[in-house]
Amino acid sequence: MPISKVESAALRKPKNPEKSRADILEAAIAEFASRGFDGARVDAIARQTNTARAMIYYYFKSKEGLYLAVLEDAYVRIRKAEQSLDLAHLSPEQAIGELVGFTFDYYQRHPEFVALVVAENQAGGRFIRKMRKMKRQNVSGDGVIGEVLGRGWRDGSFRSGVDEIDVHMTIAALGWFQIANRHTFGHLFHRDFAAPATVKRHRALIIGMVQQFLRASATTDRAAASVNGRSGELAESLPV
Amino acid sequence: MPISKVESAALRKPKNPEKSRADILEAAIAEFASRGFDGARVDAIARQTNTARAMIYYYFKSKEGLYLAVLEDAYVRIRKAEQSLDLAHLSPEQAIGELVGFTFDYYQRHPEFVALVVAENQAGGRFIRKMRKMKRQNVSGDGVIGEVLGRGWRDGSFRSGVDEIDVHMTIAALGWFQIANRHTFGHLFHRDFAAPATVKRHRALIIGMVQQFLRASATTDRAAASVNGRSGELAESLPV
Amino acid sequence: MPISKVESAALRKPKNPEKSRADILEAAIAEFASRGFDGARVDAIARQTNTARAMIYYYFKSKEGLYLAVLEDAYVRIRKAEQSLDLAHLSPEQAIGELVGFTFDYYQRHPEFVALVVAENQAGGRFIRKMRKMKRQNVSGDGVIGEVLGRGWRDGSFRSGVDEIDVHMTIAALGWFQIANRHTFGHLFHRDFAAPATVKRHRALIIGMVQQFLRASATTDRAAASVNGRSGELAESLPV
Amino acid sequence: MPISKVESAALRKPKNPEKSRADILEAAIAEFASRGFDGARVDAIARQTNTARAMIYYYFKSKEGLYLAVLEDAYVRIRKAEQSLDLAHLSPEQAIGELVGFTFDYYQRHPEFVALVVAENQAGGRFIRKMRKMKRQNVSGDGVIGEVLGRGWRDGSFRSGVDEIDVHMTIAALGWFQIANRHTFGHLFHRDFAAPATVKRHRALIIGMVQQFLRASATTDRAAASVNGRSGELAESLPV
DNA sequence: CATGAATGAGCATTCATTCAT
DNA sequence: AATGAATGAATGCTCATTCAT
Repeated sequence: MPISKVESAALRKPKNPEKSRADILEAAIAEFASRGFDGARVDAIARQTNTARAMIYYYFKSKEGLYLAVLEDAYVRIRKAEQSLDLAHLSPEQAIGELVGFTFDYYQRHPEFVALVVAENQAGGRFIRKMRKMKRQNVSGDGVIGEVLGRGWRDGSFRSGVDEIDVHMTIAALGWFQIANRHTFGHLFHRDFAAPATVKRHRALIIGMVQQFLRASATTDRAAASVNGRSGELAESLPV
Repeated sequence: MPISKVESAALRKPKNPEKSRADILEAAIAEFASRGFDGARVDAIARQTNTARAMIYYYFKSKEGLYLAVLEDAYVRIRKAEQSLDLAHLSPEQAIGELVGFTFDYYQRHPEFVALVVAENQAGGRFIRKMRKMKRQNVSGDGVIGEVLGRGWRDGSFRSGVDEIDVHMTIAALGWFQIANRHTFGHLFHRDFAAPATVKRHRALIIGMVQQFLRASATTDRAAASVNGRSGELAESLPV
Repeated sequence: MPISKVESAALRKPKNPEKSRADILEAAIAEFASRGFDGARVDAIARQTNTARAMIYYYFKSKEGLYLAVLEDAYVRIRKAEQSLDLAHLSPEQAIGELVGFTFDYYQRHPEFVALVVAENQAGGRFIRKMRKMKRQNVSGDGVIGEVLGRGWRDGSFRSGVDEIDVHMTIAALGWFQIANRHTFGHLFHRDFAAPATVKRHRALIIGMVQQFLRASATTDRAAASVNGRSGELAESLPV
Repeated sequence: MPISKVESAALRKPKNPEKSRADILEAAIAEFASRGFDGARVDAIARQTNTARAMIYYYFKSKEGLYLAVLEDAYVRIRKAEQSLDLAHLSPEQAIGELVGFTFDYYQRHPEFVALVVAENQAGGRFIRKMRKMKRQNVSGDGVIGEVLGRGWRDGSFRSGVDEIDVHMTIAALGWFQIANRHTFGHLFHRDFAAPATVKRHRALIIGMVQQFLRASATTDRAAASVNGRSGELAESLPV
């Protein structure tokens, strides 16, 4: 009876598997980001996707499997974004400014990335350790920061004696805090970290702070014509 | 046999309410810090305290009540610690260095404080909002940072045009990241953030960064010793 | 071996949602009837059904949800039973006797209905108030009692001046007591209310009592065959 | 040190034991009546009495012990009330009317008695069976009903062939229902059983019903000048 | 007498996961 | 590929009861 078969087929979801998987992943990002691993509910993800809970297990094997996919995806996305950065045509100081700005902007526009990394750290990093492949890709010597710092050292515009990864950390730290701690800090100091004026001021503050720190000391200083504004979407990012 | 009698009495039911409460609180700090609110298990806390689960409800009404007590206690402790700071006899630049160092050290020595604040932010700050009393105490006008900045502005050693709370945020951010994100960042960059040499280097780096940023540039700012106080916006130093 | 396969399949997971739901409901009726809402144990119901406790929540959301389904079902059942009554071919006096007898019998055969209603009253009726739909269905103008009384009034066989719902209450009350209070009353007066002879005697007693009460007195009422209907106040017969 | 001793004595509750016990009992009556045995909370009783929970165990040994005391007390009270009835000077019909009225009134004024008996029946009467003494006192041959019926039979005003305890049951049943089932019945039929007009009508209805039933049949009937009103507090009661 | 502290068993409910279809 | 039904192991919390003072 082809008719009844068609009917039952029509009653079921006509989705294609790729979309199903992607839908689940998207819902899972939001859920894990806003609730952490423990707080996240598999059922909540299923409900948002309008599929049965079992599908999650079908595609991702377990809650942990799903979480891992989410985490990996988060890092892949930021890596992709940073690849669009083109700093070669900028002076070292301009380039570092661009980099700080990009990092700041990425965290601002992707608080779910921040939240996921926070969650992973709260979990003691026990999941990220299971994602071997990622390691090398992030600490690659072809790091943009290293390249920029190298240029600055060579042309004498940057101070020496600082570690590349330390600088990286510094840039991440300064952009991170306002997102990660917005609720407590905002509450204690009556600040709305999402207010456009505040965001803009912080962006400039942070960029200036890093630039000034890297700038070669006063005596050796050259006319530091730093244009830091450009307020674009470009610059490298700093996976955390 | 008086000794055995004392022993058995001591082993059986200490009946020491203050100690019981304090024990539970201490165990709860560890549990909530390492697992967050959702991940924390009331039973785990009880087991560590060697008391019945019911005692937790006797003293704290609910898991949330306990969490609130823990959170409040965490802020009280850091507030107390900062009160031991004596910066009056130091130059503004020295004082700000001391402050940054203290903040850095506190986070290093009290990762549970960092973890608790992280957990609270992950919870969207929904608990801290229930602790009204704290607000004002943290944003007291007698903020240490404000005092130091004021001195620096007045004697011309600090640049003007920066917001007190923004500086506060900067100091916190730079000390925070290494603790809060040690697992992911450490894993991605193969860094052990707990290594004494690394800690020492970071400490110096951060202190220098803030000092250099605040330092008035030789040519311009030194003369412009102005009163920068957009009053009413002063803030204390450490809590996040 | 197809047989063993069928057997094991049948023994393991019947996967019969309707039966599962019905089983739970049936077990719940017994549990709530014999122990009341507070005394009833969700676990006891699950154990009797040979399913996991979670199934109860799957089908009924909560203990309260299950209780509500039980209560509603109890009223539905008695309503159905009374619909099988055919009083049209009987004289008013015979009809009222039939009605009293039916009520009496129903309580006798369904002590769980009595127990459930007792439980609900002990709960202050806080659950039944959540079942809006039922109200109107029970107080329908097509109440059997109203119809019989009307006939009796019209042909002068029944006394006037009595309220339909009051009569209803009287009938219910007389059948109710022996079931509802059998333990205390039976104990205090050394009576076994379940003894067939006693049941039979009570049945006759109650029927006679109501009939005699409604009977128009020889001298007065017989002539006053009036339409007594304070319309809008009619009521069905049994539910309590 | 007498002073400190006096002080500590002053800090403690200066209550006398009898009052403490009585207070607990009173609070327990309300608690058990409104919530049943399972639903009642020992803590709720303690809180209402402003004493420690332990006192309840000191005076009554256990929750069950307290419940038993409450139940026994309830029966003692109604027994006392019924002893104030003086029916000797009334005609049998008047006397029976008085009796029915008293029973009705007692239930109306002491819904907690009704509730307690309901609770006990819900518990399957498992507690009342532990109170041996009571039995005989309630089924005493000196029952008031028996005496009134006897007089009515002897003077020909009452029908014969009815059992004393059955009549007793009937009277109780008719007064009981409105209290015991007020929530469900009231809800289903939109009746407020507490409305003064309704209570008054029911009282008269019930009295009339019992009187008419007992009245010797029309042929043997004498001028039944029944004054049933008197609406007092007198007449025997019917423990349930 | 009286109290506050302490306990252990139990209870309603949730949740990640699996199975049959 | 997809679903609804089913499960078992927690989980936060309550409550009657006891103990030390």
